[in-house]
Parts: sequence; structure tokens; C-alpha cells
Amino acid sequence: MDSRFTNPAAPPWLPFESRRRARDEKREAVLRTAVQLFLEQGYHRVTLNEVAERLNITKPALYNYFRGKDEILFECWSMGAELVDSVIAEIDAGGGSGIVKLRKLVHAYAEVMAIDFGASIVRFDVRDLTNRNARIARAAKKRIDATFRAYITAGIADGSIKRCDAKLAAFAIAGSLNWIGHWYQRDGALSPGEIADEFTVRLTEGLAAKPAQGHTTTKTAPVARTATREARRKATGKKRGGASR
Amino acid sequence: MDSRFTNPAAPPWLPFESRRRARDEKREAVLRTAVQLFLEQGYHRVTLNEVAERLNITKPALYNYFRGKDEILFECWSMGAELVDSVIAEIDAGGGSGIVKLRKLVHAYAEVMAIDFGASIVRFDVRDLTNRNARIARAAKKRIDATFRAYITAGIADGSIKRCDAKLAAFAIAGSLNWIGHWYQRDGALSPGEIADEFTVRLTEGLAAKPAQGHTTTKTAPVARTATREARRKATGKKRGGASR
Amino acid sequence: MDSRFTNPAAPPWLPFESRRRARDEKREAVLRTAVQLFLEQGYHRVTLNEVAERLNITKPALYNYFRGKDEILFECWSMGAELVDSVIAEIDAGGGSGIVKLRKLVHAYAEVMAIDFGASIVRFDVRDLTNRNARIARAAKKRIDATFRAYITAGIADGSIKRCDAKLAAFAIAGSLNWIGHWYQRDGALSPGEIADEFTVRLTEGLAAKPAQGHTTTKTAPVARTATREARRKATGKKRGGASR
Amino acid sequence: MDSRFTNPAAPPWLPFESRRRARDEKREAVLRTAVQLFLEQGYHRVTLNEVAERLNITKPALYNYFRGKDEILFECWSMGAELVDSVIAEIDAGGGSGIVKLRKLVHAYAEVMAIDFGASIVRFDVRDLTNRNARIARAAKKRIDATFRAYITAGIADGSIKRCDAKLAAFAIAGSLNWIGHWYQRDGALSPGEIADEFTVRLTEGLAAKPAQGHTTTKTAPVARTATREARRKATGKKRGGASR
DNA sequence: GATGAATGAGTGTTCATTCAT
DNA sequence: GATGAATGAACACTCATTCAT
Repeated sequence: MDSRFTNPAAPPWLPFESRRRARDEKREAVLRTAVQLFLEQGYHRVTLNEVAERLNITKPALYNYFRGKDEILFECWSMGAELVDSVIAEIDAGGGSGIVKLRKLVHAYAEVMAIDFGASIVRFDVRDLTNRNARIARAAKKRIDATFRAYITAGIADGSIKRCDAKLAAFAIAGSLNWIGHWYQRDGALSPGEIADEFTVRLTEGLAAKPAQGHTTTKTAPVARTATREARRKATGKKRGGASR
Repeated sequence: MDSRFTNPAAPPWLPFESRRRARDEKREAVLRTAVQLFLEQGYHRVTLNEVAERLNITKPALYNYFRGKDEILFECWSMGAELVDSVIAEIDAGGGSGIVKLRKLVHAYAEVMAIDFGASIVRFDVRDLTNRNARIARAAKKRIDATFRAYITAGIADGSIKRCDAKLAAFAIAGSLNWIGHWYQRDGALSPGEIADEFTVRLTEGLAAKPAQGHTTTKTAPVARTATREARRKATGKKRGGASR
Repeated sequence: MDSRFTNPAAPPWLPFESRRRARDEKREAVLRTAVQLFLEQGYHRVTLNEVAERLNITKPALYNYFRGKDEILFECWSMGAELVDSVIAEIDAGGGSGIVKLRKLVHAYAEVMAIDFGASIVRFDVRDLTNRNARIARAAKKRIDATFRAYITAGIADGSIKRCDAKLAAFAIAGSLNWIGHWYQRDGALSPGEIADEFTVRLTEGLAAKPAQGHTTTKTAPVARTATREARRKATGKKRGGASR
Repeated sequence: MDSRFTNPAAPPWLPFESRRRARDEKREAVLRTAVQLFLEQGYHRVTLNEVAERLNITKPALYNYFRGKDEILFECWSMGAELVDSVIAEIDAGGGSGIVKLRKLVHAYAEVMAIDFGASIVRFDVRDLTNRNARIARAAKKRIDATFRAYITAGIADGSIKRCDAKLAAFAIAGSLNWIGHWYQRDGALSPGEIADEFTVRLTEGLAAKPAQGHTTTKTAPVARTATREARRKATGKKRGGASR
């Protein structure tokens, strides 16, 4: 049971705690609404008024949580980047040959593309960001690309992947996956899982030295949608989250 | 001296002809400049002033050739779509099994992605177009997708391609190719031809029932960059080219 | 333990008294911070957030002491006006010929201009005030001007000042003095006293019927910086101090 | 008679000439309206809409002539500075002892203060300008101050002015004069000429080694209100006039 | 055909002020 | 008495588009 009710000596900072939680919840609500609108209509066609209206607040209220429109964009983007980062971290933590890791990545990445925040990684235009944030975004994208390439290179080294141009192979795979973010629709015929399964086969069958024996092993845990936002909370208290103009 | 004055028998329609040609040349110059800027900076960040400045004319002068900014966008997009259309027409005119046609398409499409107008097909946002033009654009995109799918289906039927989900396979291939339009840079390490060659192998090796014996056969004639714009000329004289707001 | 609880006979108004004193102290702290910022950056460029931040409180807290930004401005201005008023009162209380009184006023006024609150009289824009407060401010300014003029007129009458246009002479002198408020800097080469001494000579030497024999007599007591704010306290408890919008 | 009508071979650039003249006239009309409003209500209380409305144009039309509100402010200020500059140039071109030059300057400066553009020098807040323009403005102010001081110093050297602290004397005089810009009203009892005459006597009688014998010599030509704006025209064609953000 | 000038509509952002807690 | 959150009102600035010349 909530200690606020069981413990009469509940520390006085609890209200602050709950207030902060409320704040964080609202902040994320803004991001969820914003990312949806941005994907739906495109960043430049969405006005802050629309975002606010959909949240039943007024435009300036948004400025309690973000420094400006472009920061909202960046934070949406960041949410997506975190999804990918946690996926990669998990795969790196596990073991397996190059091809196995690559398959895991393809599968998880495909699923991420079916999430709003995930799609935002590839659908938002980094040129809409602050220079500083654009640099961060570009760096993150490069890291992801590098991971694809690294797995392929590792696979070639350990014999699980056929000799090929790792760079172009990575581009080909990442391109296919990124494109999901452009055509996937929640109400479409295919579920994210089905898409991920099929792409995992399709995109790696040409690369594998030997056909995969079983697919179950390629699956990772479902994408962590609740990636901890602790670090962010402080950073964005009132300053640009790791970002400045 | 100008033959119009020295040769009284000169056909009177020549000046008009040459004047029309001059007009068309300027029109295309606008499109070439525009597509470049749009790709470089993004449609919404480019002002008509910038386009005009780069052409050493003034903003209102653009309105002699186009009804508005979005029409310029559409015409750029159209130029790209024509490239693909002519590619497909050529492939369809030729013969070959499903896998052969698919390889031809992959190769040619990859090359198109390395051309400004080609990239515009996948980098421009159809929501920036007039409703009518957006419909045209979406239809064209669907036709392209359908072509990929048709070749795969044909390949499965004729035994040149392994049994698979044609729809997702087409998405996977098209996605890889479309992504080229996002990362290709003219001054990069890879030439369009090299990229096309590699992608042709990479994107079809998993699909082919048997490995390809030779690659030279997959090549089509170089993409026709000078697709006739005759039809367009009339249409856009002063009315929206097959389009209205 | 708090004496309110241990000593039942403690006069009940003491806490109120001390509380009120604390309130007044905070109020004045706000004014001191505000006047400084207003002079430093200009009224319109200073936000209440800045004022609050510098005081380590929050913006709405300011509204416990003042009705709004313009009231803060007015109170700052009032502090300065009181300085001048007390100066004039003192001079009037003393005796002396017109020129003597004028010299006293010039000297004291020059010193006031070197105080933040004093400078605010001439550097703040009365149009930033409420209509009502603006009227008060304008009236006060007129009274000051009238005093200069009165001393000059008196001096002409008593023969201590040469015949001249009293109005323009007053403007000339007041202008010189007011300008001090614009250029004086605390860390400059000249001390307020030195400036006052020099200006006393400079601004009156052309007027005096005969040169002054000694300067020490022109000095008044140092400007009373602790002019009682008692009357104000009640007035501004929560109502606008003699002012309403 | 206008050569456009008398000379049939009038060069084709005349239309441009007249168009440019029209442009310049409008530009100055904007400045005249703006300076009036700025003085009347204060820079921050004047919206560009008000300026535009009074000119019977719309707000964005102003941006054909100026880069922004602050540039309008700066250009107003500049007009005033030019008045003073031309005054000083004229005095420097003439001869005379220190006291004579000083008297000329006082007289002319007093008159400038009665002109809108002149008053703007001392009534506008340089902190409302771009950093770059603020620097320019501050430098100009310093130059003016230095001129006062230089004349006084010269006067002391040539024996026409009594020994005194030139710096403070300059401040005293300039202050008196600057203050005119704050209190002068076109419809007041005193004409600029009368004020100038009186201030010339008042502000210098204390300084002169011997009383002035005649006043007519202190007068300069009436302030050149038509200071050539040639240089400016080019500079502000579309770029900030000698200014950038 | 081309231009300078003007416009209308829109948008992000700021800030004094209020209010529930 | 103090705070975090929210709001309303305002404002400068941009830009595609039009029009008279």
C-alpha cells in the first residue's frame, strides 16, 4: 500500500515527488501528442496551437515543459533514439555470432519502426533541429549505422556471413528497415511482429553463410517502451535537454 | 544579322518556336535549381526568393512559369517520376524472366535515386502538394511499388524467384533503394553505377531460385535523362499541369 | 521554544510588529533589486522573473508585496522622490538668501542623482506608470522644478542672483543635474561629493550677483537615505499606494 | 524644365532614378513617422502596426525599407546624429576662440534638440539597438561629448575661458542641452531660437573669461535639416545601413 | 516577360498576471 | 506566504502571392 497512507510520518517531500511525477507525465503526454501530429501532418504543418489544443491546454503552457518547438521535436526524436540504443545495448549484452546479432537487430529495429517515437528517428528532418541537436542526432544515426556494419563485419570474420561489402550491405538492410517507418500503418494488415519476422528472414537470407536453422533464437525481448527517463528528467527541468541553440 | 529580318521567306512560326524553346529552357532551369535547393535544405526552408536569386531573376518572375511554390515542387517530382516510368517502360518492352526484370529494375531504380529529380520522388513530402497533385503522386508511387511486386510475382510464377511474400519482399527491396535517395552524395566514395551493381546483387540474391550466372545481362540502357517534356509543355503553359488546387 | 507559547503575557502585537517589519524589509529588498535592474537594463527589458531570481524567490511571490510590475516601478520612483522632498524640506527649514538656498539644492540634488532611487526619478519613463501614478509623478517633478525656480526668483528679489529668465535658468540647472543620473557610475573617477561640489560652483557662478565667499556654507546634511517609510507601509499594504489603475 | 519632357532622348535609367527617389522619400516618411511615435509614446509601446497604420500601409511593407524595428530606431537616431555632425563640421570649418566655438555649438545643439531627430539622440535608449549599432551610437555620443570638452579646453588654452574642470563643465553644459530634448514641446511658449539664445548666454556666462560683447557672432547657420543622405541610400538598399545584428 | 512594392495570413515566442494547492 | 502551472494578450517577423507599371 502507498506509504503515504500507512506511514503517518511520511516525509514532507512526497508532495514534491508526486508533483514532479505529474510534471513528467504531462511532459510525456506532450511528446506523445506531438510525435503523432508531426508524423501525421509533418513538422512544419503542425502548429503549437494544434498540439496544445489536442492536449486541452494553451500554447504558452507548452513552454513550461519545452524551450520551443524544435526542442519538442528533438525530444520526440530522442525518445526514439533511446529505444534503439536500449535494443543495441541488449543485443551487445547477449552473445552470438555476427549473423545472430544482426538478425536480432533487424528484428528489433523493425519493431521500433512501428512505434511513433521510433519512426520519428527516420522521418524527422534533422535540419529542423538546432545545430547542436542536429549534431547529436546525426551522431546517433551514425552510431546505429555503425552497429549494423559492425555486426556484418563480425559475421564475416566469424564465418557466419558471406564475404561482401559491409558498408553497402548495412545501407541496404538499414534502408529497408527505415522505410518501414514510412509505410507502416497501425491499422494495416500486418502486425509489427509479422513484419519484423519476415524482414529478419528476407534481409539476411542473402547474407548468411548457411541458412538459419531456427528463427526463435533471433528474437529479442519486446522493445522496451519504458526506457528509463530518469536522466532526462533533471536535464530538462528548465534547461534544454543536453541541447542548446 | 538576325535571319528574321534578312530572310523574308523565313517561316513565321520560327520565332515562336524558339521563343517557346527559350521558355522551356528557363522553366527547366528553374526546376533544376529548385530541386537542388529543396533537397539541400528542405522544401519548407527554401524560399522562392532563394530560388529566384540563384537564377538571377526575381521572385515574381517565377510566376511566369509556375502557379506557385507547390507546383514547382510537383513538377520536380514529376520529372523524377518520368524517369522511373521510362525505366519501367523499357524493361516491360524487353523480355526476360521475373528475376531478370527485377534485377533490371533494381539496377535502374538505384541509378535514378542518385539523380536529383529521382531522389525527389522519395524525399519530397506529398502532403506539401495540392490534394489533386498529391493524389497523382501517390498513385504513381503505388504503380512503382506494384511493378516491383509484379516482377516478383512473375518470378515466382516462372520459377526464377523463390516462393515468398511478394508484398513484403517488394517493400524490402524498394525500401533499400529509396533509402539511397537519402544517403547518396554526389561527391561520395561510390559512383551510382557501383551502388546499382552492388544493390542488384545484394537485394536479389536471397530471392533468386538459382544464383545469377552473369551480371551484364541485368543492365539496362543508362537512364534517359532527357525524357521528352513535350507533353508537359502545353499542360503547364499557364494551367496547372494536369493538376488544380 | 517560541515565546508566543511559553509566555502567555507576551504582548500579542509583537509578533505582528516583527512580522510587519520583516515584510517591510522584504519589500524594500525587492525595490532595491528592482531599481538596480531597471536602471541597468531598462524597465522593459527586465522581467519579473529576473527580479525574483535575483532575490531567490519566485515571480508570484512578488505579488505579495506589489500589485504589479508598474507598481514596483512607481515605488522605486517614489523612494527617489522622497529623497528630494526631504532635501527640499530641510533647505526650506533653514534660512538663507536665494542663491544660498539654490546652492544647497544643487548640491544635495546632485548627490541624490548618484543614488539609484534618485536616478530613477529622471531615468524612468512616467508613461510606464498607471495614469494615476503618472499624474503623481508629473506633479512631483513639477514641484521640484518649481522649487528651483522659486529659489532663483527669491534670489533675484533679494539681490543675490542676477536678473534673468528664472524659468529657463531653472531648466538649465535642473537639466545639468538630471543628466548626472544618466552618466554617473558608481565606479567612476568622481565621487558624488566631488561632482556635487563642482556642479554647485559651475551651475551658479553665472547667476550669482557676487561670487560666493565660501563653499562650506552651501552644504546640507548628507542626503537622508533612510527617509521614513512609515506612511507608505499602510498605504501599500495591499492597496496601491495612493494610486489605482 | 524636367529633361524628361524636353529631351526626347532621355536616358532609359530615369524611371529607375525616379523610382529610387520615390523609395527614398517613402523611407524617410517612415522615419519621420516613426521618430514622432517613438518620442511620443516610447519605443516599446509603439508597435510596427501603429507606424504602418499612420502611413496608410501595412506592417510588412515596412520591411521593404528596414530590416526590423530596431533598424528603424537606429536610422532615426542616425538622422539626429548627422544633424549634430554637420553642425560640428561647420563650426570646425569656421574659426574663432574656444568660447566662440563653444557658444556656436551650444546654440546649434540647442536647436537640434528641438527637432524630432535631434531629440532622438538623447531620448532613445541605445540598449534597444543591436550590439553593433549600439556601439556606433555610443561612439557618436562620445565624439559629441569630446567636442564640447575640446572647445572648452581650447578656450582655456587661448584664454577665452576660465580655468576649470573641462570634463565636468562639458557634462554640465551637455546635460542642460540634452535635457531640452526631454522638455521641449513644439507648441510651448518658447521657440527653439529663443531657447538657444538664452541657453547660449546662460551656459557660458560662468565660463567666459570676459563677458561676450555681442551675441550675433555666436549664431551659426540654421541647422541643416537636409543633410545629404546619399551615402546612406546605397548602404540601406537592402542591407542594414552600416549595421548588422 | 519582368520588376518593385505591397499584402494577408500565419506562427513562434514572451511575459505579466492569476489561481489552485 | 509561497509555488508550480497555466493563461491571455500581444508582437515582431516571414513568405507566398498579387498587382501596377
